[in-house]
Amino acid sequence: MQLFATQGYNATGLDAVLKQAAVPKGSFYHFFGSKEEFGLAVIEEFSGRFLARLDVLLSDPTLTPLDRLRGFLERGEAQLAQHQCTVGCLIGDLGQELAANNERLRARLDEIMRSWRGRFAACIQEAQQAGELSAAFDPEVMAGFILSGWEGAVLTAKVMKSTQPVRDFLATLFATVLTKP
Amino acid sequence: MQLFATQGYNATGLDAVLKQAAVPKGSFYHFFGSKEEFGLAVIEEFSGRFLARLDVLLSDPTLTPLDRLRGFLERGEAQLAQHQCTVGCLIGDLGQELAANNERLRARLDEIMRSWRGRFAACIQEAQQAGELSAAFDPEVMAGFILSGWEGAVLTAKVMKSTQPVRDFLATLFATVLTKP
DNA sequence: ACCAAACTAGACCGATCGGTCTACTTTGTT
DNA sequence: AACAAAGTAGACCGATCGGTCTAGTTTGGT
Repeated sequence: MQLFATQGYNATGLDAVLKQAAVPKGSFYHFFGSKEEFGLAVIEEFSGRFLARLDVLLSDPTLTPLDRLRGFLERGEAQLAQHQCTVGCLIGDLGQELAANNERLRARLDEIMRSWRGRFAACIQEAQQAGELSAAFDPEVMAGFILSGWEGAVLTAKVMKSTQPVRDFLATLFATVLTKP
Repeated sequence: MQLFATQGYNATGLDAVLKQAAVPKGSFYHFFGSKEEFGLAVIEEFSGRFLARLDVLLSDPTLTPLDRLRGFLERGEAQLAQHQCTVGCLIGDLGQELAANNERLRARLDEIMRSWRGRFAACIQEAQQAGELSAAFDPEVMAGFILSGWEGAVLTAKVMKSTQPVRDFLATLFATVLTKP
């Protein structure tokens, strides 16, 4: 997971994975049919953990829906800073790299991103019902907007080696889009 | 440029480039010192063309500043659709893939993204001066927000194989952030 | 104690990677 | 016409890629 997240899929050789995990090749191919299948398993593992944490944070009853969203995104910013902007979002990274080359992985990444968007949308709808947000916008569209913006901000932060893009994204988002009606 | 944009840098072997260009290896290495140097030249070529077009579109005197920005982004959406969402933004793609692996290319991509952000910022400032936009926001921050959002929307569109993320991004952007004061 | 299944271990494979090398052809200058 | 420089052509190089194969070891059931 770490190697894929930092170097990407193609740039990470199996030998590097095996060395880091201290696992011989025979064992690897006993459990995984191919690098692609292993990649899928890594994605699955990451996605599972991530979605679980997302569900916890977005359903925290001590916060308003909008503050849950803000808290989640700010945690992401902190993590990015913690890794000196070298590690962004594994799903976005692999998506960018593999969307055109590997249909199987692309399809799975697509599903995962849609599930995230769905969670965002639910939280936005709650915010609308709580009167925190104008009900004029389609929650699903708004959720897609936030997801895209987030992925792009993380990408830009990696390129610029600075959390500034993420900070600017969050500041602008909550000052303009996610503002009380 | 086409191969890098569709397959990425690492997944594109030199042999593929040489075959497509019908150029023997000897000629290639007569003009380019390495694949990295070639990659830099490709980036340079793309960046030059792109920035030229950006300058034309963002200084069109027949449109208001905001409409120039909208026109530019909508042209991008049309191009994405034209390629069935297989080709996004070369700079963003390479940035995502190489930011952690190749400092030289990363640094150049960083510069290019900053130059784009600068162009956006100038246009936004014009819009503010023309009264099209609230002057309450820092143009540079707002420009970073748009650039991040755009890159993310294109990334998501590639993964989802649909222009919907880009359409949702633009709709939300011009309905909430880039709205008249 | 025995044995089959599960698993470990890494040498090895052909393909492909980026890059080098030498021999040859074309071009521009005088 | 002569010649040096520029450019062409692709065989070839070691390294590394993902993946295979065989031989050995550990494990769990009986």
